[in-house]
Amino acid sequence: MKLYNSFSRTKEDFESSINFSARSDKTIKIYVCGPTVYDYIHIGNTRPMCVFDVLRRYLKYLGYNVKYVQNFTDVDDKIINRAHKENTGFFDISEKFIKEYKIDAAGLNVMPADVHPKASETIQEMIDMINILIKNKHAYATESGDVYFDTLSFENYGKLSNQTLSDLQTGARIDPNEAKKNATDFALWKASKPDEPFWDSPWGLGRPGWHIECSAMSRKFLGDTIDIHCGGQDLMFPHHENEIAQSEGCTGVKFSYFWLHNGYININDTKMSKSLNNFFTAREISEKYGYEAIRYFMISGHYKSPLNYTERAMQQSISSIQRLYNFKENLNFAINNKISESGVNLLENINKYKQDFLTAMNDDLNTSDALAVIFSMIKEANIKLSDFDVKFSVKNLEKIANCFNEFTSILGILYKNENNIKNQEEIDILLKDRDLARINKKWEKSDEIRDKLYKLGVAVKDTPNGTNVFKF
RNA sequence: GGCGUCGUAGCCAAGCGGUAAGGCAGAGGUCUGCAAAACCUUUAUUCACCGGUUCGAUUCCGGUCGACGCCUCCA
Repeated sequence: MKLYNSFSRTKEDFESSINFSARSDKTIKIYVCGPTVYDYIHIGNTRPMCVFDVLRRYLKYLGYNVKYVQNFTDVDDKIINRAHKENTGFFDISEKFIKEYKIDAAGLNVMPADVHPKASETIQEMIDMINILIKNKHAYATESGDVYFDTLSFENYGKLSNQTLSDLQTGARIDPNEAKKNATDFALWKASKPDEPFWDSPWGLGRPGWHIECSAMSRKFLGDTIDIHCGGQDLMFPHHENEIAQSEGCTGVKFSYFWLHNGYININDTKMSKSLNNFFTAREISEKYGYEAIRYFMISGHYKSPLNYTERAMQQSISSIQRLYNFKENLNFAINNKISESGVNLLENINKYKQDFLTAMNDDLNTSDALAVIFSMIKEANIKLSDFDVKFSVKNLEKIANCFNEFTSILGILYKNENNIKNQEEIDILLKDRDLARINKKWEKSDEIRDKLYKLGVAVKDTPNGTNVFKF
């Protein structure tokens, strides 16, 4: 498998770059920068959730043991501001939105991380790291009780974002209130202000800076060196740059072999922002189009490319998913209705599709191509499947179904649970009545029953081999 | 100003040196009691534009135009 590494700005062979064959610890360690939990997650937040979930699923499919950590940033200005605004506690806000996050994540079929650390529960580890950084002369404390990272002390500073310190300094802004040595220095620890959460530290009461949170949480649960660090492209600078400086300045070893950055979700080709009034939460979009349409939309293009959110794009996703579901239903119908072990094979070359799918995924998770492979398989199968006179080998049909399910579960699509239909008896009676009406050519009545069934969440398709009934 | 991404059919989107995948939408048709699903036909002599390299470029190089992102604790 090859992955594009933002650090080297090239596609690299995964196993070679992490030195997989030579190391004793075979667990793949992944850290994903998680949301700041001050509000419902927005549509942009769902991108990294979905695409790195695909990465995780695919690595597991390939047989790797994966440890996946995604944090919750629950110590942050935005949370504090919201708490003040609503006149409630900081942790009431963060706990509420962690719960809401989990609802959205489940809706999007994003597997829970192996560990979901919270910044507020990793304070001691942050203090430990800051202490080491000060000892290593990479950080300094000011009289006011703040601690800053000394960017000039870290020679590789700027390497990830491909910028030199002098470039950065011209663009950097200095807050006159800050006692920084250099414009590019950033806070590791901030002295507490009134009405803010605080913790005790060697530098007095205060709270951690944003960047150190991720360094500490990553280190605590994954160790000094991890394999893949993921996040949105906007985090590359300064957040990820600072993480590298902190972590490597502290441990002296490589922080992460790979850096993966997902592209943005734009609204009308423009970044979404509250001021432009083009801000959408995942929740409200899911209510309109369903979570699965969001999930599909997220993987319809390459994870690094920007995606433009439009109503039309969502409708297209819904239609595409429907085609996949239809195939699944039709395949199941064939399996259940063409019981003949000795029939002909529906597809001879299942392995070819499998191979093409893997090739696509191995190429830096080309989910777009992977979907195209699935649709090609569907096309070939549908052509033969529409001939109701042919008896197909059930074994072959099942093999195709397994392969199809394998593909869709790697991509994390087609997970919609069948409706738990409570009134099964009523439905059975309606189906029988409809059959009877059709035998007697009472079309009006049979159509009426079909509508009724549809409203109950049951679709019927008449075929020469009987009626294909499925719940939606 | 520095760093970076992108411009492929009505829409979405792969391909990135050998002559344009896939999905959605549209039109016509087949099948069906009607539907639904599915299938068939149809939709880019062309990949923003201009040069260059090459036997050959959407794909590489240079330039132009256009859109966008980061450098403001925003995924």
